[in-house]
Amino acid sequence: MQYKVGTSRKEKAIQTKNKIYTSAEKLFNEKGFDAVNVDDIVKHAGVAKGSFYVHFESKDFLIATIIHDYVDKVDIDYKKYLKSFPSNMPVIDVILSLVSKIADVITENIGCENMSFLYKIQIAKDIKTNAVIDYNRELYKMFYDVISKGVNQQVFRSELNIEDMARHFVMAYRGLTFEWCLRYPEFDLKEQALCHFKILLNGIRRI
Amino acid sequence: MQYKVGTSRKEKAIQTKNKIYTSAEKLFNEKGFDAVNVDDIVKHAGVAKGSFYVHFESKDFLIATIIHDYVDKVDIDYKKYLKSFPSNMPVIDVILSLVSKIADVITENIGCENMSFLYKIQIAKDIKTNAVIDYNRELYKMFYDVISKGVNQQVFRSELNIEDMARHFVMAYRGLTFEWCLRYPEFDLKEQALCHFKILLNGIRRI
Amino acid sequence: MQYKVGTSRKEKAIQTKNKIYTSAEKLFNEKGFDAVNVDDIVKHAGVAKGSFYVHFESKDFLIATIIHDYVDKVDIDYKKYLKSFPSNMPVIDVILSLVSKIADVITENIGCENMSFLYKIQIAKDIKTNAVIDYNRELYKMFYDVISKGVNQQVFRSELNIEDMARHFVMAYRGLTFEWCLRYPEFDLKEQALCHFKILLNGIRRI
Amino acid sequence: MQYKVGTSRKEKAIQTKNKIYTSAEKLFNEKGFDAVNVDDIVKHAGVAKGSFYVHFESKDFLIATIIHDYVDKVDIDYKKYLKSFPSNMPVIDVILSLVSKIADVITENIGCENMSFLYKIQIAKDIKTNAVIDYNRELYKMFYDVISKGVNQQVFRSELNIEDMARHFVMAYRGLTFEWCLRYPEFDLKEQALCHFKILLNGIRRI
DNA sequence: CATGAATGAGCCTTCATTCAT
DNA sequence: TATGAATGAAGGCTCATTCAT
Repeated sequence: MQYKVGTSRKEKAIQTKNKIYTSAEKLFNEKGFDAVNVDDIVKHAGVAKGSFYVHFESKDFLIATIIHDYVDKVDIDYKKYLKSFPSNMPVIDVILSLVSKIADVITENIGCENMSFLYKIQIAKDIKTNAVIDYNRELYKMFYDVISKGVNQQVFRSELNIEDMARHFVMAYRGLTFEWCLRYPEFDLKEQALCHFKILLNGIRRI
Repeated sequence: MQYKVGTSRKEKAIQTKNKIYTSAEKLFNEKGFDAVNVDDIVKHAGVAKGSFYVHFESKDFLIATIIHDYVDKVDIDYKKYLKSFPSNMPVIDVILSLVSKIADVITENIGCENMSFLYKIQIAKDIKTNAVIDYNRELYKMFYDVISKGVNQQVFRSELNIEDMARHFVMAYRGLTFEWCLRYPEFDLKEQALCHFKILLNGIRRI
Repeated sequence: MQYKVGTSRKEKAIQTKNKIYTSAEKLFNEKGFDAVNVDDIVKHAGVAKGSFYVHFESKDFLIATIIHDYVDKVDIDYKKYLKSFPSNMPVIDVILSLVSKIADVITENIGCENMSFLYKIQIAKDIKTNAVIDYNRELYKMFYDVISKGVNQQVFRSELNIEDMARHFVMAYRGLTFEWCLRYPEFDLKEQALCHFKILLNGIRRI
Repeated sequence: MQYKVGTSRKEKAIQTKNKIYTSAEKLFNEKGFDAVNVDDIVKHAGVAKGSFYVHFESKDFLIATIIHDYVDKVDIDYKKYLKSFPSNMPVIDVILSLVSKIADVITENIGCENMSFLYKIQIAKDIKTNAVIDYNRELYKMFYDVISKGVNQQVFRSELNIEDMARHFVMAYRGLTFEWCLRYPEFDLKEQALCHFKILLNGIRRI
């Protein structure tokens, strides 16, 4: 009996925390960290100001938490996508499929606002955001694996430095995503990414 | 008593304005718009607070002015570089020379902080910054011209959409520059840019 | 399941109350009333915030309670010491023995922090602390009794106002104790008190 | 012309600062540091809240300033009183005159509230108040000089340690003054002090 | 033009207290 | 009794802007 009662209270507390968190997330994305104050957040969440400080140490701490969660959200395990492809699938097709998949994840799962948010954080170089810089480590690793495979299969030129290549792919994707953020919603990320990577792949292909 | 009667007053006023402007520019770059207040600016400039409002309508107005000037500063007229090359220079070499030149301009003339600043502004989507989005129009135009020439000379594949291609080049360069900002100073922009564009050029070359 | 059925509940409640009380006492002494909040107290006591208000009406009420208890603690019944001396003991010796005893009580039983605390309370003149002013009534009464005896025995001058004299002794002791608080731990209260009272006694002695 | 204008503005600023200072001083004495907020102070001073922070770094800084000034105010140069007496005036009379003078200074110049304030500060042992502990150094020196003279003239017993004696006098006066603060205004400081010191002097007199 | 004191709305944070479980 | 989430008034401090000199 105690258990259920306890759970109920804890659940309500979690709900309150979530209300505050999501309100803050939404407002920060809309207006930026500095333009949103704690009053805005609690008003939007429909709770008292004091409740904010029950659940979060400070506004800065909440910001840091949100940032951290963003990084985790963006840093998807792309390897599982990689493994879902048949092993005999041509490397070029694998990469293009992944490029397509990444575009889907970014456009549908993450969204333009969140990506903008992430770029804002990355470039801000605050104390809070040191951990953010490697947020797309997974992306890098995935590109590394598949390029490596392509080199082994003699699809790509053997003189390439695979690490460099993987990094160039990441950079290229960032350039595309940044543009997408700026030109949203006119810019079609998937289409442009595919086009861009076809050129890149063409550029490293063994002739 | 004044050294140069007539001009002296006006010159002093301009000096004051410049002191405020450059102080603000420096501090904004170092700490961001919100972390710098008018007091910081005037203290750094060594003038009185009131003088700020003699020369600038408001803090926001000064920010808008600075941003506008940044755009002008970054948006260099690359065409003059283009024209400096001999007309019979291979298109590939022209592009690589330009890529190299752009890296020089960015690393030496603009600098990491200023570029970060610009990215920050772009992604911020404030009212003040609407004009910023097209800041590298010139870069785009240059790439357009030279790719166009390459297509005409049948160096590049004819089925390419030149506009798209130029935009892809701009995006690629932004991806590289963003990475440079993040990994400054370890990341060698020129070297990486040349490597990256060799792949891209290889990718669009007629075989 | 409870070790002692029946008493266990009440005892636990008393334990909780005591934990809160002693935690509060400790923290108030260390940091002062205003610098300690209910959260600090319950955290230190290892109980929930709500428990505080189960046992104490309010923070102010707890403070008042603690102060009251302090007064009782400090206001020791010195008469029992007085009675422990042989009736034929010279008055001067009685007083000096008592002065010595008081120093022991203050240094060993009460302590520097508690005395400081008491002075702080006295001088604060809050509503809560009106009862504190007469905290050393017992000290006064003891001095009164023994000086009175000394006058009757013609050890002290007969023209003295005994009430005044007793009050002067109390004041002298307060001056000494205050100094002890300020110069703790270098200042030797007992030694200084004995020295001081020898002078005072010498000053009122019949020649 | 500039000079007068400048002076006028500076004077007004000083006036504002003084208004804030005296208001704070008054309110702090009446209610204590914690019970008075910046709003109270500026309302009493008749200025805007922002003006407070134009003239004082923080509330704590103002408190520290006030404390420091108190110390200076209390630490009167008693030596000039000492010198004003004829050199052949009996030492006992000199001391009693000084005791009387001190009572006048305390009751008339400093006042009960300020003395309470000082005791509060002394016993608080905050970081701010380390400098306060020796506030009555002058008092000590004066007693030292005059007791020394009395010993030389063989008015006081030669076996006395003059330093100790001076400290005892200071402590005695503090005990008296503390009592005066507590029992204000019924307690007659001058009368009681004279009575007290007559005993003390009698106690150290050569017989 | 230059100055800098004055302004007051606005922000982040604290904390004693309540109350449903 | 015990718990701890929720409350909201209050406080210290910031800062863009104004204006008299």
